[in-house]
This record gives sequence, C-alpha cells and structure tokens, in this order.
Amino acid sequence: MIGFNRNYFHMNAATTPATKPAAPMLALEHFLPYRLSVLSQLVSTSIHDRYFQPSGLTIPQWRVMAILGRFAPVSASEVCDRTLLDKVTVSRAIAALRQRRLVQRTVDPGDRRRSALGLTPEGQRLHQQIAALALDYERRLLQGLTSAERTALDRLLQKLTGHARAMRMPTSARQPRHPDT
Amino acid sequence: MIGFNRNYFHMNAATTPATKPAAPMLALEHFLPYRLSVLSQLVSTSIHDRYFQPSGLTIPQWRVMAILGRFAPVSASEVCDRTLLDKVTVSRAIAALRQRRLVQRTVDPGDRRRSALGLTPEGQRLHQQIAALALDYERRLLQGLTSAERTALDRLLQKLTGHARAMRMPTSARQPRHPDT
DNA sequence: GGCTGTTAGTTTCATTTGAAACTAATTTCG
DNA sequence: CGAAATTAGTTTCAAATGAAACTAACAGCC
Repeated sequence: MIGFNRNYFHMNAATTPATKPAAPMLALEHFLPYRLSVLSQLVSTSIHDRYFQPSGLTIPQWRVMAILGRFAPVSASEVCDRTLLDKVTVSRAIAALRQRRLVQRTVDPGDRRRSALGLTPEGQRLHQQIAALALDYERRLLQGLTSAERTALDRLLQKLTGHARAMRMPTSARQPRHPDT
Repeated sequence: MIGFNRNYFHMNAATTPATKPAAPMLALEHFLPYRLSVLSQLVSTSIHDRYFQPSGLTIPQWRVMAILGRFAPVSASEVCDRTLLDKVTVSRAIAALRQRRLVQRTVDPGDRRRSALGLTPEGQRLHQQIAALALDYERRLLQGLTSAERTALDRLLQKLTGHARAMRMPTSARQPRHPDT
C-alpha cells in the first residue's frame, strides 16, 4: 500500500467551510457520471467475457445483432441512433455480420441508399442463444432488488436518459428520431 | 423511414404465450445493461465534448486526473482498479500527463516498483477548473429529480455496482481492494 | 432538365487500443 | 540464502477506432 492523508468528503460539491473561497470538491465516488461509467463498464465486460466471447462477436457486433433482433427491419443509421455507436463502427460490424451470414440486407426500393437490415435464421438462432444468457445475467444482477426498487430504477434511468439526451444538443442539431429507448 | 411489422413487448423475458416453447425475448429498451451503456456513453461524451475537449485531455487522461484529484497519492494500479481502465491505458495516460507537468510521480522507497502519483499544482488548477464544470453538468443532469429520487438513485447504483463486482469474479481472482466506490 | 445541397453508407488513414511479451523489483518457499 | 513465482509498470505489435474524405442516391429549387 502506498499513501494516506486522504480527505474524506461525503457529499459532492461540498459546501466549503466558509473560511475558504468556493472551491467545489469533486467527490468522485459520488459523482454520477463516474459511477455510471464504472457500473456500465463492469456490466458490459462481464457479459462480453462470459457470454459472447465464445461466439467470436465483438461488442459492437453484438449490439447490432441485439438491435436487429428487437427492431428489425431497420436501417444502419437507425442502428447508430439506438446504440450511439459511430456509423463507421456500425458499417463494419454489419459487414462482418453479413460475411458470417448472421445478418441480411435488402436495399430499400423506395430509397436505394438505404437498406433494411435483419437477422438471418442463423442470426436469429445465435441471437436467441445469447439473449437467453444475457437475460439470465440481468436477472442475477437485479436479484436483491425489490420490485419497488426495480420500478424506481426504471423510472430513474428513463428520466436521466431523457435529460442527458436533451442536454447533448450542442454538437449541431441531431434528430431524436426515437420516441422510445 | 424503413419498415415495420415490429413486435412490441413491454417486459423483458416476456412470459411466452403458453402455445410456444420458452423463448425469452430480449426487449432491448428495457434491458438494463443496454440502458446503462447508452446513458453512460451519453453522459461521458457530453462532458468530454463540452468541458475538457478544449484542455486537450483524452477521456482516460481526465479519468486519471479525477482519481488523483480525489485520492492522491495513489499507485498506477490503484488507478486501474478504480477506473476499470486497462493498465496500458493508464500507463500511457500517466506518461502524457507527466509530460505536460500535470502529474508528478514519486517512487515509493518501500517498494521501488511502485510510485505514488499526484497532481502538480498546475494539475490541481486544471482539475479544479474541469471539476467545477463537471459538477455543474451533474447538477443539471439531476435537476428534476426529487431529493428522494436522488437518494434512491444513490442506493440503487451502490447495490448494482456491488452485485456487478461480485459477479465479475470468474476472470481469475481479483482483489477487491476498494471498500468504497 | 440540371445545378446545389443533403443523406446513407463506405473507404482511407492516422491514432488509439489492449493482449502478450518484457523488465525490474519483491515475495514465497524449499 | 536463492530459485521460482508474483506484482508494478512499460513496450511491442496487430487490431479496432473514428474523423475526414469519398461515392452514390435522393431532394429542392430555378
């Protein structure tokens, strides 16, 4: 172990002791973005390591499959919107998945730039397999939360995501495009 | 817009309609890992784009600074544990931050492999600056949540993170090492 | 029709990433 | 003690990433 003399604060933006000028302290372990990042990272890598490592899918590839499993047919750009993955990443994931015959594409006759993406039967099978495992993970993760807590969690995530989306605007207007999520 | 005939389920692992064999459906928009990922991504990139893009810090660099600002002195591996960043990433972030004279390192005399890391005065100034902005972002993100909701959120994140950490074990025993977070 | 601008998606290329190998210091244990 | 195993941290190298440029199809407008 290394060293010591740490300052413990137990509120973010601790109101300073009146003697000092306002210098808000960042109590990292209570800082929401940090906590979200740690939790999300933890969960994503757990699931990846355990469940779809063996299938040889990368995380973006799995995300795309998950979207398709749920919302097909969709266009690539809708996948981007829903996953927040970069369009390059999505383009490559789709290419790889098509190569493996897990995803199929049909050019939209009304607009030949777009294409409708969906899972092949084989893709559906794999999706089903991984989905079962992922849901099991989620179930275990949520064990110990009461039904009320789950409801609360649901509402909170919804609210926060809504705010976060609203607050993101600056980077040149973006289409919301998805009522749900 | 593309296409259509979507299935709407509004619960994860929807109990199947008795006529079909159990095929749990992954209702992505209700799937916790997915929602966490989207939210966390949204928040992290918002903060990055707005606040420390100008300082020229990368996300890992900022994370390291945030840890040091809060917990210095710490070793590099403790930074890894706390951020869940890869040790290579941390090593490089530290190298860059030292180059910029934002971070300083003192070799631990008791164990000359380790070093105690901390912010330089200049690093502290920058940290302080960014922290203020980040906290402001957090404040705005949490606006609209009642005090009770915030408490609930806090508890939920704590619980979930605890579970997630516990469930991660498989990948060859890991030291918990941090009571907090 | 035919410019001008926009959108869907891909390709290029320089940067970032992380697994694996490595160095160096420390600990374990016969 | 000293060989073998472990840990902190760095370097290497191949793969993943994403910003910017590009292609192709569409939309608006005169």
